[in-house]
Amino acid sequence: MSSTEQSSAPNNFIRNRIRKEVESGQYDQIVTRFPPEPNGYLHIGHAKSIVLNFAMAAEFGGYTNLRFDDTNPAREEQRFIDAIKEDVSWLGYQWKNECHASDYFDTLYDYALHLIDNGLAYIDEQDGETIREQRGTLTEPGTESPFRDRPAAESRALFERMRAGELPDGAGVLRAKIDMAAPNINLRDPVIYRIRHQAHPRTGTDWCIYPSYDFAHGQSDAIEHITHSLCTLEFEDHRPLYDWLLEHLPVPSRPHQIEFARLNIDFTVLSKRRLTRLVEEGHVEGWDDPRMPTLAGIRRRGFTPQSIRNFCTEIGVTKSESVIPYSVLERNLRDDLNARAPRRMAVLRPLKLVLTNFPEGEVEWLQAANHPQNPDQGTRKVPMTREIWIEQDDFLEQAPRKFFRLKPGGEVRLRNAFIIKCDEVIKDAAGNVVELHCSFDPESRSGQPGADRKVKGTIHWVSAAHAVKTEVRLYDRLFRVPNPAADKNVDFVDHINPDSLEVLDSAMLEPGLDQAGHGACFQFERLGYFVPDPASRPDKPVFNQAVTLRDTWAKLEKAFSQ
RNA sequence: AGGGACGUCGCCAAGUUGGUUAAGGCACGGGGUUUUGAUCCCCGCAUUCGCAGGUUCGAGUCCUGCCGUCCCUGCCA
Repeated sequence: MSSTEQSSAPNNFIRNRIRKEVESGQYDQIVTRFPPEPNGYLHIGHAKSIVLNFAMAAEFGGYTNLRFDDTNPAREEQRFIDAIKEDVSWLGYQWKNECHASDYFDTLYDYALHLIDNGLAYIDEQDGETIREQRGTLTEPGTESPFRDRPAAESRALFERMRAGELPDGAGVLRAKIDMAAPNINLRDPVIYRIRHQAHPRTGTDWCIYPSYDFAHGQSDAIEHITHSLCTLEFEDHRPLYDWLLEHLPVPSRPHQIEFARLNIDFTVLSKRRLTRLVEEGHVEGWDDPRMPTLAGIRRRGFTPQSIRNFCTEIGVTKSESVIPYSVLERNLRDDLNARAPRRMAVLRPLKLVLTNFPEGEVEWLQAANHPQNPDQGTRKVPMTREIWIEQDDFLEQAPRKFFRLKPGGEVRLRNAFIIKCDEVIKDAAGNVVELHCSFDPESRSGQPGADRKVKGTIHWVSAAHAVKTEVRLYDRLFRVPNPAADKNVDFVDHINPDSLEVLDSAMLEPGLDQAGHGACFQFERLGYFVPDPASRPDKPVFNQAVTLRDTWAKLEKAFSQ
């Protein structure tokens, strides 16, 4: 990533700690890992973790592994593995090794035997419910399993039979023998291996017993020589177990887990469980629906990797739970795109406007800057004709005093063209404004001596004869409330915003935009940033609105009306 | 209630081992530039660090006690 990206990053407790450790010579290099479980798509919360992990390793001369935490074949799928790799790459990061917890199943099995042989683990043949009951509660200690003190040889034999497939699911589990009275419930003889007669996406039917997260994660870190295992706060209580296992196993290195607060953004949900529901119940079109906070979704929406990296850097890394306004994400996109997106003109909700003193049938090609602040982007020619489309919002018959756009008898500049005056308002039988008749001032043409004549407003337009009629999709927040999951008694899907998607089927685009390739991004002047949808084709263009421009007028309007 | 953690401006967030007037960003308010009411540029914006005591010449930084919030009783991760 760019150097400015790192130098502008605020300090955080993890970087401070690592810097100190590196300066004291404790580490030669820093090795981190990003460890997703392939049971869903990555979302913006994962981006925070990705950026952190890759940034720390890069900053201190190390590398980052991509490791799939695939210890539960009941939930994991290859398609998710593929999607995750695509998303991390898209974000702009290159992992050193692609790893899988399943790569270590043999070693993990040996580690389990090691624990058994040393009297530190045992096979419990009780059912799940009994084990749960014996775990105790938050305030009461648990009770020990009757199998807790069985001979190591007996546990070993049973474990080998489990591995050989001789026992059915649920017949027994391997438990670490720690302390049933520990105030930290994770230490009350946690289950570290369970029987699952289930094919695994990578190891197929080689195994019918699978290690738990706790047994796989730390050991995988150690095997990969990860120096710092960065994870979210809910794993804080697992650290004593993480450490216990590493201390009692013959692992090749000693990684350390550090926890930080996960990302929360208002008006959305960032848990895989909930995102999965949105997809499976059809509340959205799929994991890549532009309203989804998934990386695939916001990518399709038009977000850039740079804007997401900037966002993740800007919000910082701490241990305090915080909620970032969705608008912060949007602003980062605007900041990024403002600097480089070529400008175009497009009319979303067209209103016909006739220039009565413009010669019929004539086409005048006007020069327009592709980026007013960046002349390097050059210019293009846009056609002007007698009939053009303007935005319905840019005309108001009963205009308030501060309305700088077009009104009866009023003047306004047409962007990249000339000043026009509204002479006549044409209405249909129902009284709706259907057409405007205006006259233009030839002296005020761009480039002419009279071009510097000032009028209050400038509006965009598209020649009716040249316009590319297009579908444009506008997006709003997926939920109506800041924290959709806040109330345990209300299903979060009940908070879905019914107006989160608005499809405009007759937007009028400046010619040339129908040829825009995928991945292109434009600022439609005075409106916002738009990208072609992956399904867009030259003969049927479809644009997605990534984000609007900042709209001070809309804010004022709202303030007036209240 | 047992354990773990967090609480610095509306939202984020810096704050070296306690040492002058508490960074920065966003938001917000005011002004300027502008053929995007966009961008850009200036200016303003916490006598105060959850609360209450205490230690100290001196505390956001140390101690004590409260208050508030989050996480933990899956053979999920």
